[in-house]
Amino acid sequence: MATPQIELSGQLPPKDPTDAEAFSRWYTTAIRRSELADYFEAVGGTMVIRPYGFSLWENMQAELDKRFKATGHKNAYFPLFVPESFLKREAKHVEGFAPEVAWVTHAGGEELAERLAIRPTSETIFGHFYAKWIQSWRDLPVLINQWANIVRWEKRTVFFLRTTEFLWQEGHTAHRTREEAHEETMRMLGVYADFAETELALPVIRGEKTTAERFAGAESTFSIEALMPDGKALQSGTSHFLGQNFARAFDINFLDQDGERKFVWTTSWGMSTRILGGMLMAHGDDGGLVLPPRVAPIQAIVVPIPTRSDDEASQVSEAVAAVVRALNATGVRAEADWSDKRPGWKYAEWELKGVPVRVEIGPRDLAKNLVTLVRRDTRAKEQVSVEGATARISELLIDVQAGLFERAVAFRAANTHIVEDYDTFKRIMQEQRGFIRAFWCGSSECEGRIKEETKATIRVIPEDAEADGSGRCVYCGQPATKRALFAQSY
RNA sequence: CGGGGAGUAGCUCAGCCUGGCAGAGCACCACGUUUGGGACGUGGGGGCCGGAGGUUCAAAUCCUCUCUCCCCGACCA
Repeated sequence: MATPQIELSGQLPPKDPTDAEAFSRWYTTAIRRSELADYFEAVGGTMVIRPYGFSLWENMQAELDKRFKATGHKNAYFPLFVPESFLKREAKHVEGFAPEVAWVTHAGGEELAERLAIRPTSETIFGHFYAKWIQSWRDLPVLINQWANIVRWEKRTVFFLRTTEFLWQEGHTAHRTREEAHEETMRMLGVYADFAETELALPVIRGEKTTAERFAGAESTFSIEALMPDGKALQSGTSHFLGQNFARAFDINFLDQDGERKFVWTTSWGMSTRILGGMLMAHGDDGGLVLPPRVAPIQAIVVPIPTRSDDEASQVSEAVAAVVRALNATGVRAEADWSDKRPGWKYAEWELKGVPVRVEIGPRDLAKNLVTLVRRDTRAKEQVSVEGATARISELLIDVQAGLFERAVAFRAANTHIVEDYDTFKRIMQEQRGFIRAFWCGSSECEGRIKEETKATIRVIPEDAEADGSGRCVYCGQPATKRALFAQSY
C-alpha cells in the first residue's frame, strides 16, 4: 500500500493535488490517522477496514441497497470459488481476468483436481445457476444482487481505490429481450449516478465505454466517471450489457411464449469500496477528511468544554447530554466526546475524521444560553440558542452536503476542457490534466495512439455527446460525430 | 514483472562511514498542574536492530546469502 512513512501523530501533510507524491501521502495518512483503514503488511495490497471506515461503508451500502430494492432486486449470496472450467467458458472473459486471478490449488492436504479461482467477479457462477433456474419466459426477469468480497491481484495498490481484496456489490440479471436487458443496464447506471451525486456529493459523468475499455465478455459497458482533485478520472461504477454472451456460454435458455427456445439476455453491474476512496479524495482538505453528512458515521460531534467549577461542569455535562439526545431523537447521528483530551486536541481530531458539524458547549456559551456550531467544510463558526441547536444542526448538515457537491461540480467545470486540436490536447494533459471533451472518429487506432502519447484514455462517450454536433477527430482529422471524454485515470 | 530506495521501540527516524552499555521525538502508563484550536512537569513501561551464515576478543555497525516492504513504470472496480 502506498506511502509507509506515516507520522501517526502531529500535523497531517498538506493536501497538494499538484504533486503526485504529496497527494498520495496526504491521502494515505489521512485514512490511517482517521482510523478508516489500516494496511495489512503481511499480505501486500490488502487492507483492514476499521470500525469508523466500515460504518461509512455500511451507510453507503444501506443507501445503495435501498435503491436496488426499489428497482425490484433481491439479495442473495453465491460461492467464493469459481472452478477454472467456468471461467474458461466465455473466451474473452477468461482472457480479460486471467492475469489477476488468485488460484486455490491445494486444499484438505491434497492438490485439487481442478484449481479454483477466488472470484474476480461472478458472472460465471450466476450463469451456471441461472441455467438451472430459468426454464420459461414466466421465470424472467431474474434480478439478483449480492454483496461480496472480490480478489483481483493487482500489481499496484492504493487504499480503497485498488486493493487486492475489496468489497462490492454485483447485480446479475437475466431478461427475456434485448431491449429489456438494455433498459436494465441503463437503469442501474442511473441508480449509480444518482447515488454518487446525492449521497456522496460526487458529481459523475455517465456514458459508454469504448471497445478497448469494455468489460471482458460484455457487448457494451457503461460507467460513471468522477474527476479527482489531481485531474485524474476515477471509474466509480459500471453497468454491463452482456447480450447473450454468457447465456450461450452457460446455456441459459427458456421456452418463450411463442413456443421457441431462446437464450436470455443478461446484465451485470457493480460498485465497490473504490468509490469511497474517490469521495475521500474529492472532499478532503489540509485538515483531513471531509465527509458528506448523508453517509458520515458521525454527523455531529459534541465537545464539552472543561471548567474548574463543579457547578459549571455539571451544567455543561447536562447540556451536552441533552443536545446529543435531542439530535439522536431527530435521526441525527450525534455523539459526545467525553474523553479527557483538551478541547483543541478534540477539534483537530474530529476535523481529521471529517465529522460535518462540531458542537462546542462550555460555560461561556451556557451563561448566555448558547452553543457554538462549527461546520467542517468551511470551518465557519456560529452561535445558536440551546433550544434552536437541533434544528440549526439539521440545516447545517443539509448545507454541508449541498456545499460539497457544488464545490465538486465547480471544480469539475473548471477542469473540463473543450479541445479541438491535438497540440492543445497534449499540452493540457501534460500540464494540468482534467477532463477533455474532444471529437473522436471512433477508431481504436487513434484511441491507442492518444493513450500512448498522452496517457489519456477515453473514459466514456458521454450520454449527452450528441448535443455537441459533429466535427473532426482530434487525432486524425477524419470526420467525427461525437465528442469523447478523455482523461488520465486511476 | 523491469528500474530505484528502505528494513533499528506502537509511529517517524538517528546511530552504521571509523565495530566497544541500543537512542531521540511522538504515542503509551502513573501522579500532579492544566483545559474555548493538537498543554506542561516528574517518573515509568516498552527492542532477537527483518532472517540466516561468516569475519572478530567483541557486530545494529564489516562481508555473503536471503526475505519483506515502499517508490517509479507496464496491467486494473
